[in-house]
Parts: sequence; C-alpha cells; structure tokens
Amino acid sequence: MQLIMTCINLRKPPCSLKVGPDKMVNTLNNEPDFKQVLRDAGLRVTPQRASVITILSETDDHPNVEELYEKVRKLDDTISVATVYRTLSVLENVGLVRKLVLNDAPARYEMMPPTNHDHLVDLESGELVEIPGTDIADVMNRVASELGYEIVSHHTVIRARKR
Amino acid sequence: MQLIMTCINLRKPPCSLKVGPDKMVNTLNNEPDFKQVLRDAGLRVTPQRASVITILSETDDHPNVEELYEKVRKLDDTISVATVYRTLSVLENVGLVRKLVLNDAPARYEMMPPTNHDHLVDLESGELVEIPGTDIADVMNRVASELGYEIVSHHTVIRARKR
DNA sequence: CCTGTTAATGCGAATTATTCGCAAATGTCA
DNA sequence: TGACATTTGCGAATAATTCGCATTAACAGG
Ligand SMILES: [Mn+2]
Ligand SMILES: [Mn+2]
Ligand SMILES: [Zn+2]
Ligand SMILES: [Zn+2]
Repeated sequence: MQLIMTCINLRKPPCSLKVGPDKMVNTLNNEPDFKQVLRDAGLRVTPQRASVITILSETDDHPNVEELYEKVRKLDDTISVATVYRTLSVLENVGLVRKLVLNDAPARYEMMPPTNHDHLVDLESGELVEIPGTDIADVMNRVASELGYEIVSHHTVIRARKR
Repeated sequence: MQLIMTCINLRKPPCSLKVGPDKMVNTLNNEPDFKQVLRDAGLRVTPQRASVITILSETDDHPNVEELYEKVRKLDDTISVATVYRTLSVLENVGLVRKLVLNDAPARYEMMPPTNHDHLVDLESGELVEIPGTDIADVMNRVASELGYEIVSHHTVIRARKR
C-alpha cells in the first residue's frame, strides 16, 4: 500500500511544514544550524549530509529512502544509497530527523518537526495524515468528531532513557 | 538490540497479562472465543491457528516470529514459519492479535490486550515496558514523575478509516 | 596552505525479515 | 461421506537495510 502524505485540516491555517513565513525562515536557518549540531556531536559536515538535509527540509511529505535518494541525486549525482541510509541514521541520532516506522512499508523520514505532531494512516487510501498536538485522548476525540474517521487502532511507542 | 518485556509498576497490582484470577479466566475463555471470531470472518479454524493463539495467550511478553515459532513447534512440530507469519497476519486482521512494529527489529506480537496499553522502549537496556492507559500527556507525566524516565521521543500511529 | 589522521563514502555483496508460488492436505458444509 | 475452496508446507524469491573494504575527503594542527 502506498502512503501519501496530506495535511490535516482540523483548523486553518493548515499545519503544512512549508506554509507560513516563520517556517520559511526556519528552513533557511536550517543550514548553519545542522552544521553546528553535527560538529557538536563530533561528526563531520559532508556535502552528502548537507544534500540530504536540504532535500528533506524542502519537502513537505514523508519520503522513504528510495524517494529521497532520487531527489538527492539531483543535487549530488554521485551519492550512493548506502550513504543516504547512513546519513539518515546519523541525523536521527543527533535529533535532526525523525524516522517513521509504519507497518509493512519501508521507513519514512521527516525533519524533526518544530511543531509536535503524530500521524494517522488512512486504511483505505493509505494517506498519511499529520495530526497536530500531543494528547492522544484529545486527538481521538478530534479525529472522531471533526474529521470523519473511525479509529481502528492506535499504538504509541515512547523511546526513553532512565533519568 | 534485544527487547525484553517487563511490567511497569506504576501501581499495584501489576498489569501483567498473566497476573490476576480474572485474566486466567480470560485466557481460558480465549479458546471458544477465537473460533467464533474466525468463523464470523468466514475463515477456518485450523490446528495451526489454534496453536499460535494458545502460545501467544500463554505468554506475557511480546515474542517475535522466531520466538513464537520455537514455542509453537512444541505444540505442533510440523508447522512452518510461513504459516506462523500467515496466521499472525490473519489474527491481526480479525482483531485478535496486535503487531508491534518497532525500530530496526523484527515485529513483535501480543494478544489484543483486554486492557489498553502502550509501550515504552528503554533505550539503554532495550526493555519493552508496558504502559497502562491511553492518554499520552498523562503517560508522559507519569513516566517522568513516577518512573525515572526521560522521554527522548514518542510517536503515535493511529490506524483509522473514514466513517 | 600542506599534511596526517580518521571519519565518511561508494560500491557491491551479504543479510534477513517477510512474502510468494504451487502442489498437497484439510476444514467445512451439504 | 464427498466436493471444493481454503490453508498449509516447502523452498525459492523479494526487498529493505546493513556490511566490508578500498578509496576519498574533512578538518585540526603545524
Ligand atoms: Mn516509494
Ligand atoms: Mn529473538
Ligand atoms: Zn509528519
Ligand atoms: Zn503489550
């Protein structure tokens, strides 16, 4: 099943990562920012890593590695798939990128979102819908009442470390 | 990283699926129950499906297919891995089983829990901890205050269909 | 600038969880 | 007890991701 990302329309303006002037600024600020994050982690700033971040920052959907690789190749036609995998893993580790592991599909990726959101998979269309907010009960209520969705199941995985 | 399932101790009695006399009853009631669920879905009741349900009902952790297969083989030494996969898929479709897709590890399975719970992955030990309740904000607060966990990230996937 | 050290890359092969194809077996129902 | 569609077992196939290693390049220090 193919996943298509759309923006939920619980309220206007939409939550699209590309919409809004502040986000444009954020995207531009991204470049010096990620360099510092990498260096602070003792990692090198390579053109491959820059390319992956550029492409992932420019897109408002949730590409998988194959899709990302095709787009990144337009910036750097010598980059390899293995490097895209390694780069995404690195960027995930330093907290710049979020990896979405969904059922029976290759992992998808997004820049670590400035505004928290979770995801809803439309079982019929395969759409991947972004849901603003953090409160599951609230989300369930909104989805049920404001959108016409019937929730089949939900599953939250929290990654944590002992404090 | 190996995942070990433990039971959270936010309050007593613990939420272990095997603890408590009512759960024992639930497990025993499971057998006639699942047959009806399968038949209602137009599916056949096979010894392979019964074996998988028996083993998965008896365990209080979250086995992956490999682990499940080894245990099921003690009930039915001719069952094949492919059948375990197919059976789990069928049982998930009819709502008897929940599949847990975690990062970089084979999927894990549990009987659809009578009491709702989500999961927490301890990033250091790899432990898979069960978290009662449905409210994410509440869970985050509890985890932070009552257990000594620092939340690194959380991700909720809701599966839904248009109503 | 150079230069040395070391991390990162590219390539292709390897890994491995999961699925598939098909012949044989079996559950269900009349 | 058949008929017959479904399910199984087996092995091969698939495909996402990782690995090994030779080569390249980032970058700290001189
Ligand atoms: Mn794709
Ligand atoms: Mn295992
Ligand atoms: Zn998103
Ligand atoms: Zn559980």
